[in-house]
Order: sequence, then structure tokens, then C-alpha cells
Amino acid sequence: MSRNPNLTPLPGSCAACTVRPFALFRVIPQARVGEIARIRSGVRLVRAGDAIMDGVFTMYAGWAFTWTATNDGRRQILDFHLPGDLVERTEDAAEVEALTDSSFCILSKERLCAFMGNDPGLALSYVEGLTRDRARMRERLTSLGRRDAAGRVAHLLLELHGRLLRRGGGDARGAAVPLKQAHLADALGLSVEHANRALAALRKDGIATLNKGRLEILNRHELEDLAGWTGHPPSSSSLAPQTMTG
Amino acid sequence: MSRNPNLTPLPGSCAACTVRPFALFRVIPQARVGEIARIRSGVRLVRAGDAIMDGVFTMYAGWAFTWTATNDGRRQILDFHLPGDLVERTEDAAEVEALTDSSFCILSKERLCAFMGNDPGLALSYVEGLTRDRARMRERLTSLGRRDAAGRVAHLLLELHGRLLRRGGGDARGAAVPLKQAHLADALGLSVEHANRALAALRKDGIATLNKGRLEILNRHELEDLAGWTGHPPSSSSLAPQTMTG
DNA sequence: CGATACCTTGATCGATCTCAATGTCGGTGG
DNA sequence: CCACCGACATTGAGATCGATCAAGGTATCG
Repeated sequence: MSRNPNLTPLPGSCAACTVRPFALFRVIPQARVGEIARIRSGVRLVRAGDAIMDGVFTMYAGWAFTWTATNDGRRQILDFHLPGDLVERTEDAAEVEALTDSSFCILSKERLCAFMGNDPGLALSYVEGLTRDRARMRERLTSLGRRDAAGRVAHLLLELHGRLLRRGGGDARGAAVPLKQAHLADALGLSVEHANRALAALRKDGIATLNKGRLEILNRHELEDLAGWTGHPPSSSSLAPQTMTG
Repeated sequence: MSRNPNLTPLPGSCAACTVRPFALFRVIPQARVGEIARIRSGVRLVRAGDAIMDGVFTMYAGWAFTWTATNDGRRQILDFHLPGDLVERTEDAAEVEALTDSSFCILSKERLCAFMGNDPGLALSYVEGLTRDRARMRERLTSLGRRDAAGRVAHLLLELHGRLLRRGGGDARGAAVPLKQAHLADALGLSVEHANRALAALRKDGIATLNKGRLEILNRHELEDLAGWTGHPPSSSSLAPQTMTG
């Protein structure tokens, strides 16, 4: 591992937190931000490749992913976690791993629960996050069930690009996407070799490239076409408030 | 469709509702059940094959499923809904369809939201349902990503069997499962013909059969083995209360 | 009895996997 | 500076799984 890891420390105060506008606590008005300090139970800096054992946390910097091992020792990546995302590591088979050097803010499950009991807005914010997670899983399911390799790759790249844009990362041309081809493959149910070939096809046709941790979108129209992109709005809950994050 | 549809009417009162122990409102104590009547905005009986256009509802009898159409006109089934399940039909691309003649209880989104604002327990019950949905999507994702056709079929049959058992349907030997092979195929990313062959293999090996709306499990051990079954507990949220439904 | 919906089977095709090299690039020790 | 190494990325050839296409078969219902 690098001698100079890129470990971004968190601010001491939630008031200064740069990801709060995209995170669970976005619904807490600035004047009451002090109250949520009690919910925090610590911060953590981890290296790329490290397993994360904490229960509930908010990504502050870096990428992480949740995965599960299959019978035969292969890996299925279930979701990627970006700054601002609330992540729960549960006791069942799913593991959480830092994809890059990352930092995050650990929450106390009990105190969060208690706080939500008094603040229905916070509970609904939590609901909104879960609903979005579910919608993302459904999109992914559609990819794995009914799209070919190029379509799956295209769809995932668009999903990640959209999520990054919404939190102010990258621009219409591209964004920082630190995935290795093995991550793509394990998220999309492909072999690494085939993920490579799908990416090579996108590159050859001048549609998109993924290189050295950077996604470049060269022809958004064709990329969407390949992906069968429907451009759903990010929120898809009839119950969740419409705060347009994700 | 049949001249004598099997349309089960709902009881007039929530107090008499037989699915409440498995449903969103399970957390409301018997003494306060009267209060939730205001949240109900009606009941509906639909025929197998009908699209369901209501926004938020609880399945009372029958099966439904959520699906989405792909670019090329194929269908991906995203989830199956059993009695007691809370279902949200949103404006985005996902459709909800009755798989059998079904009846359900329509909820008012606004009043449900308002009620959750005063009853954090209800909000957490909602969260528990969403968390379980997400966990199910993740399992399905693992199936589509990393299991072969027989494994996918085996896994889905075990999932449905477990869900049915938990609400008192069927027994260890089997249960009523009204899926056609086309539903299996569209949920699992297979062609109908291949779903048929996978099912035929299970039958030939004396592992399980699915016939005339009935699932028979002949060799649970081998079925689990094929599925890569891990037997996770039904609840997998660190935040949700542990009420063991699903 | 015919129609319809669903299930089953066979043959062939094609996408993707597997296995086996080879290439590339940044870092590291000499 | 250079040789080497490890982590990734790339490419090719052959094997497989599952899709597609094309028939039948079966059961139910009017």
C-alpha cells in the first residue's frame, strides 16, 4: 500500500460537514445541527482494500462497496457507496470493503433510532435512502437479467456518473471513478476478461473510456442507447420526500 | 378469465384483518387498531393479469409482482408480493400486476405519512419492510450475477417457500406457488425454455417440483445445495426492529 | 370438439466463460 | 540509471451455458 495514503480527515463539527447536503442529516436545519453530534460515535480512516466492520456509518470521502461471497468462492458486488451515503454493515453474509482510502463517520445505532423517534423528518430521510437503494438494486437486477455485457457496463457507468454529478463531482464529460475492471465484473456478473472486452468496445466506438480511475463519456447518446437508459428521476418513492439527492 | 374468480373480500375492520400480523401495521397494538382505519382509503379486488394502478397498498390475498420492460420489449420481474406485503407503485417505469386474483387494502399516502410522523414505531416498521426488500433484491442480484440456471431457480423457490412459511402458508414439504414458468424466467433472467429445463432437472433428480400452482420440495438438502443457500435470518437491518416477518 | 394457454423437447447458434499467455506501467531495490 | 516485480489490463482459442427457433404435447374450458 502507498506510503502516502490519501486519508481525508473529517471536520470535527457536523456544521462544517461538506457531505451533509447529500446525507441522512440533510433534513436537519442548520440551527439544530448541534443536536446530531450525540448520534456520532466516532470517525474512521481506512485504507483501500480494508474491510469495514462498523455497523452504521456515513461515507465522508472515498468509495466503498458491499459484497458477498458465493458458494464457489466468487464475489458478487451488491452496491457501491459514495460520499454522503449511509451504509449499514449487518451480521449476515454481506461484507463492506473500502475501495479507495476512505473516511467515514460512525453513528450509534441506538441514538440514531432514538433521534428518529423524535424527529419523523429524519426517519423519512432514512426511508428515502432505503427506497433509493432498493431502486438502484432493481435497476441492477434489470441489467443482470436482461442486458448484455456492453449494456450492463454502460448502465453502471451512467448510474455512477449520475450519482457523482448529484454530489458535485465531475461534469458532463466524466468523473473520477476508481473502479478496477474486476469491480465492474463482480458487480455485473461478468468475468474480468469479458468486462475488459466490453470496455474495449466502448472505447473503440468512441463512446466512453474508463482509465486510471477516470471515466470519460465521449458520446452520451450512444452510451444511453446501449444501456437502455430510461433516465428515471433519482427518487422513486411515493412516500419519501423529494429532496433530489442520491 | 374465469367466470368464478377467486376474489377474496377483505374484512371491514382492521381488527379482523388476518394478514396484519405480517404487515406494516403489526406494530400497532390491538387497542389502537381503530386509529389506523383513517389511513385506509379503500379496498380493491383485481383479476389475475390486471395491472394495479394504486399507489400504496397492502396485499391481502393473492400474489402480485412488480416488473419493468426493457428496451427490446422483454420483461424483468423485480419482485413478487405476497399477502401482508406493502407495495408501492411509483410513477417511474415499474409496473405492478396481479399474478392471481387478488385483493388488497389501499392506503392514503398522506395519512400514512402523517401517522408515521406521530408514531415512530410505525415508521420503523416501514423501514423494516424496505430493508427486507433491499435484502431480497441483493439476494436476487447474487443469483443473477453468479448462479447458473438451476441455482437461480432453486434459490427463488427457497425464498418464496420461506416467505410463505413465515406467514403460515404451506409446510416443510411445499406450498402453493402459482407462478408460471414464464414468471420464473422473467424474474431470473432466463428464457422460458431454459427455465423449463432447469425445472425438469430438479424434477428428474427428485429435488423439487412446481406443478399446477404447487411447489413440492422433495429433497431440501440438495435444493439448498444447488441454490447456494445461506439461510440468512429474514431480517437484516441493524436498525429495524426484529419482528421476524417477511 | 376446437381453441387457447401453457409446458416440453430438439437442434442450432451465439454470448460469455475459462484457460493461458502477453503487455503495460508504476514502484522498488541495487 | 536499470532490472525486476506485482498489479492490472489485454488478447486469443476453445469450451459451455443458455438463447433462439421450431415443433409438438397436454390440459382446461367453452
